[in-house]
Amino acid sequence: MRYQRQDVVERAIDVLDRFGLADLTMRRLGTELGVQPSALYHHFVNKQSLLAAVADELLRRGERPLPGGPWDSRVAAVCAQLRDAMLAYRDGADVVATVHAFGLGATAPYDALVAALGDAGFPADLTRTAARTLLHFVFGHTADEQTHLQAGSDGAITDDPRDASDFEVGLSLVIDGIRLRQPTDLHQV
Amino acid sequence: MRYQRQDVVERAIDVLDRFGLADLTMRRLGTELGVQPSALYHHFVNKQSLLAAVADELLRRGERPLPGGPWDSRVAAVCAQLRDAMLAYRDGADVVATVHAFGLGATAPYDALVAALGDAGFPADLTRTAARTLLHFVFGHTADEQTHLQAGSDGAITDDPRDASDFEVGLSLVIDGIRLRQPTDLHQV
DNA sequence: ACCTGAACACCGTTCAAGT
DNA sequence: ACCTGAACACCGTTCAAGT
Repeated sequence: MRYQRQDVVERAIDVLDRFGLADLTMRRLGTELGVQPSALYHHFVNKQSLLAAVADELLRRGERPLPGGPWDSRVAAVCAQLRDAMLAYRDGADVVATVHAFGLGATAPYDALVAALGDAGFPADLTRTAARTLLHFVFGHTADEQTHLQAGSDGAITDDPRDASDFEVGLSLVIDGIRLRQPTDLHQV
Repeated sequence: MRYQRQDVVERAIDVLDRFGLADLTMRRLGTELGVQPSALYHHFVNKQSLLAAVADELLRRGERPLPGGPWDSRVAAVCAQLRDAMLAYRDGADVVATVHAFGLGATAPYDALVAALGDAGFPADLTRTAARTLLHFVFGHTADEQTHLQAGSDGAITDDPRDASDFEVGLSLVIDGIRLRQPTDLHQV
C-alpha cells in the first residue's frame, strides 16, 4: 500500500480518536498503516508537523457557517465552533492547544476572532489581546471539559460532573469584559 | 550520597531551570544526583508525582503577602503572584499548568482565587467558574509569555516581542466581566 | 530508609538502499 | 514518490537484591 500525506493525516486522526494522544506515536501510526515508522518521515519532517496537520484537519472538519449580527454574538459563535471542533475527537483540545502554543498551525481560530472583533472597531492591540484572552479561555476550558467527559467514559470515578453551561458563563465573563472597553457600543449592560 | 524527597525536588527544579522540562527526565535527574534512575522511585511513585511536587514547590517559593482592599485588586494580586511564580523558572508555566490539568497538585492558586472572589459575595457556582476562567487566562497567557521570553534568550529570532502590559489588559478584561455580574458593587464602570 | 543493577517495553529520528 | 531495514540515542518503570 502507498499513501500520500493526507492519507496519513486521516489515519492519525483515527488513531487519536480511538486510542488517545499518548498512543499516537510514529511507530504506532506506522503499524496501523502497515508501514515502517521511518516511512512517515517521507511525508512529515517530524512528529510536530504531523500533529500540526492533525490539528488543522480537526479544525477544518469543525467548520460551519458563522452567523451575521452583532460582533459579540459572532465572537461567541467562533468560540463555540472551536470548542465543538475540539470536543469532537478524543484529546482534541490537547492537540489543538499544543500545536497552537508551538506556533506550527491551528491559527484559524485566532484569525477568525480577530476578524469578528474587528467589526467592533477596537484599537488593533486591544483586538489582539482580546483574541488571545478568549483563546486561552476556550483552550483551557475545553481541555478541562474534555478531561472530565473522557474520565466518565473510562472506568474512573466521576465525582465532579462539570456543568455544560459553565462554558457559556465563562465565555460571557470574558466577552462582557471586552464589551466594557467599547462604551459607544454599550446599550445597557 | 543519600537523599530525601525534598532534596530530589530541589535538584529537579535546578535541572528544570537549567535545561528545561524536556530534559527533566528521571534518568537525567538520577545522573545529576549521582544515583540510579530507579532510586527516584523510592521517593516518588512515578514521574507525574515528582512533577506535582516540583509545581507545588515553585508556587510555594513565589508566595508573598497579599494586599487587603477591594476584592478585584486582591484577585489581580493572586493572578500576578501566580504569573510571577511561574515566570521565575524555565518552563514554569508549562509545569504548573500541566500538573493542575492532571489534578495532582498546584491547587493553591485556585483556592486563593476562590477565597478572594468569595469576599465579593458572588453565588458559589459563579465564583468557581470565575476562578477557573481566570486560571485559564493566567496559565495560557503566561505560557505564551514565557515561550516568547525564552525564545529571546535562545539563539532564535524574536520577531514578536510580547508587550508586558498585555497581561494587565487581558486580566482586566476578565475581571471587568466578573465585576459586571455583581451590579451592587458597580460604582462607575 | 535508601540505593544498585539489570531488565522490559517502549520512544523519535536518521540514513543508505531499494522500487 | 514512497518505502525498507537497521541502527542510534534515548525514555519510564519494575523488581529482586544489597546496605
